[in-house]
Amino acid sequence: MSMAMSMVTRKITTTKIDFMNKSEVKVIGILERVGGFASAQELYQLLQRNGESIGLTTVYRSLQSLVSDKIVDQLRREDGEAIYRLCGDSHHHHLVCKQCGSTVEIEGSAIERWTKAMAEEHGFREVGHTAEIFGICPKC
Amino acid sequence: MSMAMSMVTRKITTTKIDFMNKSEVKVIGILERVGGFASAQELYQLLQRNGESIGLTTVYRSLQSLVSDKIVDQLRREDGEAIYRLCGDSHHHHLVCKQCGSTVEIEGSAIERWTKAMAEEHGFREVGHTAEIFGICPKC
DNA sequence: TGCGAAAATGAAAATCATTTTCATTTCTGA
DNA sequence: TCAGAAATGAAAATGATTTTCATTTTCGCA
Repeated sequence: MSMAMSMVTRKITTTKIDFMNKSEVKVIGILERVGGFASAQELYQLLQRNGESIGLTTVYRSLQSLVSDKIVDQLRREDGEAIYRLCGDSHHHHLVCKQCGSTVEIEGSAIERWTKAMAEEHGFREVGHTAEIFGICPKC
Repeated sequence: MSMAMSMVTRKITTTKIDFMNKSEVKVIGILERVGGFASAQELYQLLQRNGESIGLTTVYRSLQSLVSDKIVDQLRREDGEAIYRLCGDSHHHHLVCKQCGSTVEIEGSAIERWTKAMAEEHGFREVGHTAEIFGICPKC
């Protein structure tokens, strides 16, 4: 399966594509190939090896844009480097292994309720939240 | 209560103290005052303001050492900066206004339980978590 | 008590991911 | 076709963290 093909697939299954430029499409393409988390630097290297013409700056910019459009998830490795992956559409949280970096998507309805309760108690509006759990997975 | 006093308290209530040098004791002292998470840079500033003579390099080294001795917890802010706190501190979370930046400390026992439950369900050990709520405060 | 090895210290330089700047190129719509 | 807007990327800047290395302090022991 070519990357071009997967891009076409995405094109007809999302509406977001209309707001994406070439670079963002390239980044999505490589993220699809990777099929998990990768850092900006890694994605840049992979794109280079694939013969894509794209600068590191543009990779960073595209990722930022995709993250703020909720198309890509961003979290942090233990060394602080940001890692990215295509996100599923449902809102979820992550259980991340500090050792090997493997992640499990977890359910967070308790968090949603906590957020609402706390926001209400303090009169906050338009609330969102972040929540991640870090630990050491069974394998490690 | 002076910091010196709290250090003495710690001295007689832990065994780890025997393996600590002066700098590590200073760092622990300031972490006790902070009572929650702080970055290395922040801790360094606080120590300076307290008139302690300690270099930034040493703050980093002490923190590394304390982390590897399991005396201090390390996690990452969303921007990738490392933050530290004394292990076993009961910690709190923040309700942050997107507009004016004001923050309210909130209780998070629901989160603690959620963390434990999720970790257990997936067999994770040594878990920590981050959780913040963002919204617009009553004033804004 | 004094000596020498080992540990601790911190200033400065190095590292490395990420962001900013800015000049150039590409796109777009009238 | 043309002007303004958006995109691009090389190079410089930034900022946290680590490394280097020369100096100081601590500590065991003769």
